[in-house]
Formats: sequence, C-alpha cells, structure tokens
Amino acid sequence: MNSTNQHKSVGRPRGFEEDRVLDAVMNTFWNQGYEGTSLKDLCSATGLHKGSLYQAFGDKHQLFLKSLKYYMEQSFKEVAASAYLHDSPMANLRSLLNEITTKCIKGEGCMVVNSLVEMAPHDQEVKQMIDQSYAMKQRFLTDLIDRAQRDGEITIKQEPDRLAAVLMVTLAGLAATIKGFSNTDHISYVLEDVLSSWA
Amino acid sequence: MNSTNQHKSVGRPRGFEEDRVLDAVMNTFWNQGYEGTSLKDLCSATGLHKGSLYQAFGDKHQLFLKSLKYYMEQSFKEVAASAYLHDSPMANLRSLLNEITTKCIKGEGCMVVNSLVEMAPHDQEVKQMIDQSYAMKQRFLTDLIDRAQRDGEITIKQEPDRLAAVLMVTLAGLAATIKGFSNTDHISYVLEDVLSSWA
DNA sequence: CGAATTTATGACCAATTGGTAATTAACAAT
DNA sequence: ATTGTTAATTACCAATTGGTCATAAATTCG
Repeated sequence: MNSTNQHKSVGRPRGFEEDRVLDAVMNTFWNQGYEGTSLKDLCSATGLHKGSLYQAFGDKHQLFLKSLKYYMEQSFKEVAASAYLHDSPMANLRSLLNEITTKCIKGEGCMVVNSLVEMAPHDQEVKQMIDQSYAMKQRFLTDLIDRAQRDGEITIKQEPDRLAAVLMVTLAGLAATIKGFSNTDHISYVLEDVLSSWA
Repeated sequence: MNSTNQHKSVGRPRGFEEDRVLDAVMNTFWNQGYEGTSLKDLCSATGLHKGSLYQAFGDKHQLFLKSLKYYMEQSFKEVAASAYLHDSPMANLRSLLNEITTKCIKGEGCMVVNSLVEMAPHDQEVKQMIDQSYAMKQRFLTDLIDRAQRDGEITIKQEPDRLAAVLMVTLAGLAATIKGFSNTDHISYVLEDVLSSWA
C-alpha cells in the first residue's frame, strides 16, 4: 500500500515487519531467559508460526543471538543519547546512569546481564557478543570519567578505567538486584552513593 | 557398619547420604540454572534414579529449593568465619570480601545471584528465600561497617546501611560479571577500589 | 522364619520440546 | 494466464521433558 510496505524482490511478500518480530522475541527472551522460552512462547509473542520464524531467522539459538544483538543496539541508542544533554561531563555521567537505572527498573533488569549469567559460561557466541558490548560500554564510561576528572569534578586518585570498571560492576549488580525487589527505592541510591564517594 | 551408618527406622536403608546428593544437585543447578537442568542431569550428577529423587526430595522445584537453601547455609558458614580473623573491623571486612570474591571466582559465580536473575521475578518461593538471605547478609555487612566507622577506619559521611547496600550491589555485580570473563584480574580490583573510596 | 516397612529400579506416560517437510497462498515478471 | 519465487500454514517427527507406578530388594520387628 504505502512506500514502506513495498518490496522489491519477487515472490510472496512478508506479512510482518522484521523489527516488530525481533522486538517481541527480545522481550520474551529478556524476561524468561533462553531455556525458559519455548518456540511456542515465541510464536504466541510474535503471532508467527514456527516455520516462519525458522525461515526468517534460523533456529532458536540464532534467533536468540539476533534478538540479543537487537537489544544491545536499541538500548545503547536509547541510553547513550542522555550522555550529551549537558555541558558538564559529570552531569552527563549522572543523567546517563539515571537513564540506565530507569530503563533497568522498567524492564525488570537487563537482557545482557541475564544472558551473561545464564549463558556466557556455556555459550561461546553469547560470551563474545557480551564481551564486545562490555568493552564498548567500558570505553564510553572511561571517556566520560576522564573528562570529568579533567574538569576537576571527581577525584583523580584512581585511573578513569578503574573507576569505569567499578561503575560497570555496579551497573551489573543493579540489573541483577532489581529483579528481586518490588521496592526499588534503596537501590536507586546506590549509584548516587558511588558517585558521591568520588567527589 | 560404623555408627554414622546405622539407621533407626524400619525398612530398607538409604543407599546415599542426603548431603552428598544435595551437594551434587546444588552444583548442577548452580552452573546450569533451573531450566537448563533436566532430571536426567540430576540423576547422572547424583547417581540416583529419578524415582529415588522424588521420594527423597519431592519434585524438581522442591529439590531446587532445598539445594538453594543448602547453598545459602553452606556458603554463609564458609564465608562468615573469615570475618572474625582479626581485631580490626576493617581488616575483617576486607578478608570477608576477599573470601567471597575467591569463592565466586572458583565456583564461576554465585548460585543466589543466578537464581535471582533467572527465577526471582517468576517464582515467589525463590524470591522469598533470596529476600531473607539478602537481609541477613545486609545486616552482617552493616554491622561490620558500623564498627569500622566507630573505629574511624572509614568515612562516616554515609550511613552504614547505605554503604552496605553499595557493597551488596557490588557483590552481586561481581558474581554476575565473573561468569563472563576468563581473566578475572581487573575484576578483583573493584571491591578494593570501592573500599578505598571510603577512606 | 515371615510380616511389615522402606528404598531402589525400570518400565511406563502424556505432554512438550526443537525442528522439518509438504502443501497452499500471494506476489512479480513474462 | 502461466511461470517462477517466496512466504504462510499445516501436519508431522523423533527425542526429551517432568512425573508416576508396579515391582523387586533390603532391612527391622515379632
């Protein structure tokens, strides 16, 4: 009908948008885990039959990898933007961490941390993907911290990459911890407290 | 034969020691997760047939709960002792955290954190058990921190329970992070860095 | 010994698992 | 309209899942 729906190739056109399906798959894996999600779950979440899923994305494992990649890209896009709102690097760091925390609370955790815990030790491909995303985030944080230090906003008693490592671990802990608690009040102070200890 | 093997009740005696079985079950759930572990896995890990497992411990879920409880008790016993080695509360806190880290690295993570991530949102019983153990550990840490503050070994700019909360989240993050990395060097600095920021 | 009781074993079960293949439907090009 | 091509649907599959049950084995008690 419209320009987004046109397809160039011959044959019967797809009845779904790939990203919508990937989004539904992602959400299912996100809050049920890999082993906890069956093909039937994925079918009812996407509205597709498993035959279609296989044809379009491969088997369950490939589908998982694609949805994890999708998660990483989407969440990074959504979150990174909040690190450029202010002039002060420290203010940017704060809003970045707030954004991450908020997202984590809304989504009941982080799919990367979930996958890290459930799969990384037994799944080389998942481990590699997470390694990569970890390194990227680490660089992102290190850069922010470095600038905050140059501006004299936080302590220079520690190297930026070590402070960043502390933040990474804290964020992972936050993502894990959040899954256990309905009342997230005490938890949202933790990042604040870590930052304030760097004053 | 000996006095430990004698049983008082009538009927065929058990061919296994309950704790040995629970230990094997615990280890299997620990590094494969709940959904990732099948009854067959548990049978080959314990050497028992599933019929025996059911008769002795109930169904898979009950068996998991019992092995999780076993894990909590055992690990707390093993770890807590290292918090009474020295006179200084701070030294005790340090050796406690080192002990936890070491155990975490050896066992590739922490079963409580694993279960928190995989099950807490969908399993009320698991959630309750973890809540309880969380509160206990939190009190334990708070107490140590409180004493360290009184001795002037760390900052009093934050309340003990808030510092303890930071440690709890950091420990959870550590347990999760460790599962993704073969080289755990950079990670073992994190706790040190957190503590040193409290100086 | 034999009865009672408990445990161990292996056969059995329905349901679900991930995955495949054949058939039908919908489109583009000729 | 026919053909080539791709997608959707359905039926199907072997294997595995968690779980039960009948039976056999090992012990205590009388």
